[in-house]
Amino acid sequence: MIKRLRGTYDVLPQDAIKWQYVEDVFSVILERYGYREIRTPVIEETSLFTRSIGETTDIVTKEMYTFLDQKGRSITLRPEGTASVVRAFLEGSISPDALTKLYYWGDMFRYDRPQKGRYREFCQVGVEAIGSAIPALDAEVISLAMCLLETLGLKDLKLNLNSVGCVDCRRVYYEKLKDYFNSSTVVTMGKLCPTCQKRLEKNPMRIFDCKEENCQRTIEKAPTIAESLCSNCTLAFENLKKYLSLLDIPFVLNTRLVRGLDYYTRTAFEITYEKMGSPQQNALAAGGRYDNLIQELGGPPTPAIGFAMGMERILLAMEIAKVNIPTGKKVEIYFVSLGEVAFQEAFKIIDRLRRKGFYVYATTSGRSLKSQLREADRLCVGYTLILGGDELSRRVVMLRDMENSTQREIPLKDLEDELAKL
RNA sequence: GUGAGCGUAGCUCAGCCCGGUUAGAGCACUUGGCUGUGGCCCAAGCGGUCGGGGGUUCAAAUCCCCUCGCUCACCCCA
Repeated sequence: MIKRLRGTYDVLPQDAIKWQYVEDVFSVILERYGYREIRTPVIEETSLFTRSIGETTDIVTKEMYTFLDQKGRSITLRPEGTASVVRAFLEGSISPDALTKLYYWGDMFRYDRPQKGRYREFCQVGVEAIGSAIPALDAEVISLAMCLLETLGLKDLKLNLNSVGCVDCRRVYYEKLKDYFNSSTVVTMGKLCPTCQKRLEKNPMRIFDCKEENCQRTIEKAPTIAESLCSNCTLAFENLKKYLSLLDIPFVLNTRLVRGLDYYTRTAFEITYEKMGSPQQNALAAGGRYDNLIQELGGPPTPAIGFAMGMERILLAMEIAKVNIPTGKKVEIYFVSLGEVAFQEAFKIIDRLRRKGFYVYATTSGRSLKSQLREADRLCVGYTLILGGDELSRRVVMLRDMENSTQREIPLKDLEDELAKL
């Protein structure tokens, strides 16, 4: 038997209800904050991702689904959403001067070893606010992210906040970090792990992500980015904090927070849910500013900020938090028919009822009354219609209320009117 | 890429350590008890290449080797 590919999953009907619920809640709120949906292709030219995410990042070096098409072009299944949205923004010439607020929703692909809360094909919903650098926008975007999760019923969310500065701050900071990690105080504490020695050359901030005990110890005393921020970045960060306070959104400053993508500048944030099983997979949403990306992709200098949330993790968090998913109540009917003649008549009636807007279940094979009622019971329908030879000859149908086990006859000609009253 | 755990009925698992009749249970499903009335109860039935291959043995779900798959964790990320 053919089985699903590793790291993929099927959303079965009982779970699809949960997905639909989140989709409904989210789309309303996103529109309320002024965002409009954008849909982009799942496949893109490979260079879009290598240029935006960064040549040396884990995503680009080992996690992308890349293949050559029939004409030998390098194609990649999107590993994240921002690059495609920016590409579409530039290609679609969306009003370049005004602030553009977009949201997207879709599957992303990363070739990773799957584990709890992490898949090779996974679903992200994200937003991008393009065209403004004012810190109030950062605060609004963060508020939106919090609002989305809180509206689902998730509590005790933790907002981790940092500023990773602009290119100027980072140049200064990288030098400081290199000096520190090469200094005698660090060397006496023991060597960095091999991965971190490479990181020291390419992107020293990434050392903060290391879980090696020895590296962790050296990190404690390392200089923070805050001390290296330029005056503009410092001011922007202070303003962001001020606006978050205005909105009563608590946050935790985390100077070690580094995002795994190269394009981030200034604001970086992550919303974690501590009750999540695995401590390393507890980020429900993450994002930040990317003020240089649009220019790097060939557009005009345009500041922007966005975030992405992982749907699988949100659903997982909802399970853990035991969130109640409201179910829309609708009148459902199971149509029981007995014998071939009655089945043919029922077959016509059922089709007519469905076209009129009723929710009607029915058996497809001639089974016993008992087994059909049992199925109706399993489906939890409120009512059952029973049509046998006796009813058919008298042009009536039995309407059974499954809740209190009462039933009455209804002339076939009045059926639709009677059902409408239920 | 690295490490650990697990693969037995549709599902959850027992049996394996200590090899030995036809490989079990619960749930689910079908039928009947109740000839045209669901849920509860009772009974019967259906359902298995014991993940796959090889080896040891008179004999393998059970012991050994290889392999595939899944899960969890590391790296990293949503």
